[in-house]
Amino acid sequence: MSIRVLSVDDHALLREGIAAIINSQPDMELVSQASNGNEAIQQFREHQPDVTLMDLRLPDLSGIDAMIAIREQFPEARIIMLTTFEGDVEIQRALEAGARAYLLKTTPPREVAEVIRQVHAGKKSVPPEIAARLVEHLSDDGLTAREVEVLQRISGGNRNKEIADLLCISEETVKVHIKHIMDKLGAKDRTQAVAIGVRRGIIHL
Amino acid sequence: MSIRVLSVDDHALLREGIAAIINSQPDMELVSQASNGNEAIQQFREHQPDVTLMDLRLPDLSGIDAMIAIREQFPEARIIMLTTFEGDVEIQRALEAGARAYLLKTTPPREVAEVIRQVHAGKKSVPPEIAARLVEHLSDDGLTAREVEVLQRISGGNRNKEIADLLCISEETVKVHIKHIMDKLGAKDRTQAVAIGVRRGIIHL
DNA sequence: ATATGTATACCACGAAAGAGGTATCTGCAA
DNA sequence: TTGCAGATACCTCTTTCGTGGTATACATAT
Repeated sequence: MSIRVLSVDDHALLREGIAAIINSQPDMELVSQASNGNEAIQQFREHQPDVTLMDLRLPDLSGIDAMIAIREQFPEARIIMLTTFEGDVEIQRALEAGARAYLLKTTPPREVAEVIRQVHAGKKSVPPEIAARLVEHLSDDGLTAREVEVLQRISGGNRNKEIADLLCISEETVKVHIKHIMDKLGAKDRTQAVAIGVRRGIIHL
Repeated sequence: MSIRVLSVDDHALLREGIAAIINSQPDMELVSQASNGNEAIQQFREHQPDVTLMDLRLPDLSGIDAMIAIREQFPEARIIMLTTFEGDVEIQRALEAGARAYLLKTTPPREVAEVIRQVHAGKKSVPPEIAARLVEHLSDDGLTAREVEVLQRISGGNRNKEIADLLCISEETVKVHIKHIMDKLGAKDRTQAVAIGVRRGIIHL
């Protein structure tokens, strides 16, 4: 009985590469592919693969959201995140949301196949460079939802008064949020806070 | 006589996909691969392929710099930039530096093969969505080297006085540069200038 | 020879931003 | 129920930012 794999990525060429790898493994079979999140959810439901390779960045919804949607209906779903290097916050969210492994697109094909086997066998796998990136900020406490919202507005060039009006709060409260944001991220000013937020995957431009 | 292709990308899985495509075309042959810029230069010199597929983001030097290095020795080199969606400034730099085509990694395999044939035949090719992104800022005049330098410092959270000291100029001059940066990018403040600069590929975090 | 673009510098002014403190009102967890 | 974290609000004060104008020096292109 071979391992049934679903591949989700908007890069057609990369799916082609995965297909080549999977089909060259005698113990694996590629049952379907998807190029966006909603298609992924649909294909999963239809084929119920043993292992799913999922990109983090998809055109419609994020790979994490697609994974969450799938795992609501199929809590046993074994999903591997396969992406380029992302911010630690995204990695952490993916693992917290139940990803069984985190693979980089630079990973050699042999290793990819090996991790698929491990995940299929119930193991988890996170490469050392990813783990290292995670522990860097392990003790940090993350931004609150409100703080992320404010940071997003800052990146759009909004001044404090504008943010206050948009969120229907006082400008003083906005200042408090920004102070907390800068403290938590270790930023010297609002601009660096945005830069760090983007690098760490807390906000997107 | 088949078209001899070199593939340059740090994503092993993507190279695998390209290899599958190329080798399934009767009129093409993959002569070599590279996973970084310096390797690309070396492999090009060794094999002198008809067409090169080059990623924009590589671990060592940028795909554009690798292309420039190659075209210094081989001005006839036909190089296709194959990347995810990037900022218009990077696209423009690539085309100005002599790229014959610009392909997205989402492009269907058939089209990739077709563009390789076109480029081999001496044609140029830029997909409409890329062209559209380019014309958006065609009339803008770009930032000067000095302005980019200042913008980079701003993204690092440096205040004007610090930037002045770093560049050994007066704080007033820094202010003038920042004013020009904001005007050119259409930014409301320094923070949005950084956000736009990153989105458009003018600076990197 | 004369524009044009780039980088440089200084001044003055008002508008934001950032630091500090204190305080209230939630909801949730121990 | 007591405590804690999060969101809210108001105050003061200093620093930085952003805008305006003017000007010089240098290189290049016309």
